Amino acid sequence: MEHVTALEHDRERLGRSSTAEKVADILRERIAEGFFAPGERLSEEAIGRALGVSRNTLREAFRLLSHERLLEHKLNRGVFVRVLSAGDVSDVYRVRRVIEGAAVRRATPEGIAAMREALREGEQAAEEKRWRDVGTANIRFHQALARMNDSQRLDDVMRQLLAELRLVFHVMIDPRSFHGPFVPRNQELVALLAAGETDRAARALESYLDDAEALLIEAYRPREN
Amino acid sequence: MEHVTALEHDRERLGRSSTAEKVADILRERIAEGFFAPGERLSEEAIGRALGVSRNTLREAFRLLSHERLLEHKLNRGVFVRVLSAGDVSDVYRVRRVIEGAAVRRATPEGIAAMREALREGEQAAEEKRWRDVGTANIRFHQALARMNDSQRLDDVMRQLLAELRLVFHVMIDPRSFHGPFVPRNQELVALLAAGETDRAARALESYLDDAEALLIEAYRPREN
DNA sequence: GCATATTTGTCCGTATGTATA
DNA sequence: CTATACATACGGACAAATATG
Repeated sequence: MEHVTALEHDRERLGRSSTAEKVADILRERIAEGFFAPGERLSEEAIGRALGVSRNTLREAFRLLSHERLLEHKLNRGVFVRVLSAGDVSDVYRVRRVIEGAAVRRATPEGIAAMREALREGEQAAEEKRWRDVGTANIRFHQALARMNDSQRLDDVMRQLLAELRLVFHVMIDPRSFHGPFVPRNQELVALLAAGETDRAARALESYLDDAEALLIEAYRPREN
Repeated sequence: MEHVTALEHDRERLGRSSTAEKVADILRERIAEGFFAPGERLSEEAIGRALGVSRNTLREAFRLLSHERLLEHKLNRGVFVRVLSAGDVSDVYRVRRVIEGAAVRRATPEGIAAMREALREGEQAAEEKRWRDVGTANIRFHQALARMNDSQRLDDVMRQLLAELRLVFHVMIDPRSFHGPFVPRNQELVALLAAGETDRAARALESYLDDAEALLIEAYRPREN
């Protein structure tokens, strides 16, 4: 547990409201960016000391993140960064088909505008070859799509889903070939929605999700035993 | 905090795996059955003593249930049994339309059989005028419907959603007039699904959800200020 | 508005049980 | 199989926030 000392830069961020939630925020970010790799065990002792919080508080944070499926709690063995199986990936995409598919049929001008905004970010990032940012913009794009369901709870589910997916993105060796091709597909989707071509938009979305899932599953195959 | 002593009967149930999860299970059940009423504050001191667990452990259980939206955590004020607003109820039904609506289009013989099973329970309970059990069977019925999406995550969302709804059922003064009428509607829905009449089944579901939502919102109106 | 009592938030030390080298 | 490391759970402590009179 040597590299945990890098966490100490985050200590200053603890100070506002509930400590456990702050800790959860920090850890969530660190997991998203891959600082903590999937499968890695998070030691109560080491992280608690690095962040300067007690084990009780840290355990509360762990509980929160376990419930978000970012950590996995194994009884008497500790918490580990979640490792998604190929089955998990399929499940995530099944949910996305349901939620995003429903959103397509409830398109609104404001929603489409928000999607355009995220799309623009993605185009910009792609042009500058910031492929990780392309991935982030893509996530925002689909979050904006899902938001047209106009439901707080569906937004929460979607946010959690995409956070799980970020866990998987780290297995993609080449972020360009994974994230890059989705920019034009997002453009197409927005154009169809703006034109009121609901059915064609739904089909374009299906095809997008099928391809993205297939790519991820394919990248998984070598590692799964 | 006098009636908390009744909780002590639950002490013996603590013995298997993680204590915090056991405690959460007990409290979840107690909330579902209305023993703890919406809005009620759950005292760390009293409940911890009643169940014979430490405050730290109890707080972990509270965290779990807060994340399930059954409890609400107010900083420095404690945890309270969640009180759903009319807006929450609408949101829950918006999610149900999305998830159950998608399930209708993926009907399977096994899934329909599971729905029939829950339906039978409901019919039996209705005949014997056990209206609370009619409500429980109705929940199982729709859980079986949602399960046809064949997604663990959607099942989880659905379970949580229905647990939240149980919170609301307690405001219904007359359980018969609320739960009773849904038996024939469930029968109709199953019949349409079995006949492969997907579109008509989807419309029947929509109409069911609209009516159930309207009834709940109506029951809420007098209490909301 | 104030003083007091209560309750939560957080931490620590420790004992016990469980998994792994 | 033993030893070690670690998670689980407890109980006590105190400061800070909140509720009560």
